[in-house]
Amino acid sequence: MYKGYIPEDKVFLAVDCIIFGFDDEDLKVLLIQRDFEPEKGKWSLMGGFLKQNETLDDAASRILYRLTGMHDIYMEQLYAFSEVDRDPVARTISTSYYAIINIEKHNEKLIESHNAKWFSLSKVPNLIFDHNEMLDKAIKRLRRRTSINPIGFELLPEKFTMRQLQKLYEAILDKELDKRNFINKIRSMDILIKLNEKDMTSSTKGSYLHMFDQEKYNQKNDNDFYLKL
Amino acid sequence: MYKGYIPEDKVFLAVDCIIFGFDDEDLKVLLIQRDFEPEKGKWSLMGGFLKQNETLDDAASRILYRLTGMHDIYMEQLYAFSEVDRDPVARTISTSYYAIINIEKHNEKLIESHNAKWFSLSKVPNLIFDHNEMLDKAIKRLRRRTSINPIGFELLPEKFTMRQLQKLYEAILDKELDKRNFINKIRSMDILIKLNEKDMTSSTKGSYLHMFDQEKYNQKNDNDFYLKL
DNA sequence: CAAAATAAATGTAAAATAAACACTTATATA
DNA sequence: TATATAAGTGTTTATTTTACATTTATTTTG
Repeated sequence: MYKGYIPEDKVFLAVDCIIFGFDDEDLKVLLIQRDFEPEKGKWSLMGGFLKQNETLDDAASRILYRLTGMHDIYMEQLYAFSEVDRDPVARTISTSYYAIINIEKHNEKLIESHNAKWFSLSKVPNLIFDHNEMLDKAIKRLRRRTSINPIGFELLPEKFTMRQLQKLYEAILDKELDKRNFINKIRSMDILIKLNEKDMTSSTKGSYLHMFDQEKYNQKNDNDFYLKL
Repeated sequence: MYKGYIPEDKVFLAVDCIIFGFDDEDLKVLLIQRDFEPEKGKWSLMGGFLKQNETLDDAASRILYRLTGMHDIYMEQLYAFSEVDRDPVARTISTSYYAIINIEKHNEKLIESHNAKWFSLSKVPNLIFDHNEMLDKAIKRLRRRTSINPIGFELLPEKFTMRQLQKLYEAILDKELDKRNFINKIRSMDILIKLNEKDMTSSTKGSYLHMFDQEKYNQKNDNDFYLKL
């Protein structure tokens, strides 16, 4: 893609995806290493261009699918970035979306073939263009969203322990939470199913596994229920 | 603008502005009556197309200025609307912005020349395209924003009474507030200057006028201070 | 096989915040 | 001078949030 080939008055429409996952007590983001110019070799968010007959939502889902092989993922439009020189090659407006996915479920091969890698939030390198800004905005939004709607469950395996859930919230909100207060609050939401099954990997005693009760959640969500953490 | 003249693969980039004002105990929105096709005669938000060398923020400010004659107004990007058929004439993606302005300060002539009119939120007509959806989203965002940062002051005259301020918040949040609790809360924020001057139009006793203390507000805002109403 | 080590599970009291509530005051007008 | 109108002001109660420590189940180790 060279400057000479681009009509002067063309504005390109891109979509960039901030893909969050949770693993190993850490909130992570999926980045790709560019194998094309400009900025070849540098890390960036996964992105692409809008097609003629798709919405921005469609484009975001398509891009996410291309990288992870995953469908039906929670995504949310974040912000349209439009600084005139944000992309040095051509005028490009990028609408960013963030997604939260279960890190265990994605397609490893696809990720490898895109030179993609998960980065802990504290270890994110300098990204191309305004992608660091996009990421910052996404983190802020995710935090706010998580303390209102409990979307965080998307980031966990189907069955999880209370400790895992707490670690997830601590990672998202970037602060330590009191174990008892956390459990009481979660219990009061009444959207978890406690299973008669224990995870024995974390301790000798073992800890009960829980599932997210999608049905109860939907019921409550209709009535604007929300959580404050 | 006729379909025949538009290249098939062209995507237009528009910006639409939801302009809020406050008057007469009512939260209002400024709408224009279209004097061109399609949907001539119907009401819509004020909008325009992005220019080659401006950001979306620039475009939103320019559009607001064209209609109201006002500069340096609080504006916030809302959402990019991208349904493929949202505009029947041509594929157009519109990024919406909302603005809040002091209804006394705008330029009446400009507004008249655009066939524009202020509508109370409860009396907004059917708008073209997806503009009602844009407005709904803007109201929700304004409510959330107002209960976090006290941006509402932009909607009042420079000097205002506590009653006016309360009415404004009641209009934005669409619920009645207790007079004493409201005043205590506002006082505790410590961002108002009480003047030695009374407004005598509202009662025989008269009520003290207040001003917003921009300096104190800025100081507090730096430290993530916020308000919950 | 007893002791130690590890993480899980659980409830209550104190503090902070939010909500409910009613009377007095100043002034213009009747 | 009596009345009507909106302004101004604090306290009590209810709710929510925060702080905090001990017991339990099981495996590992000595």
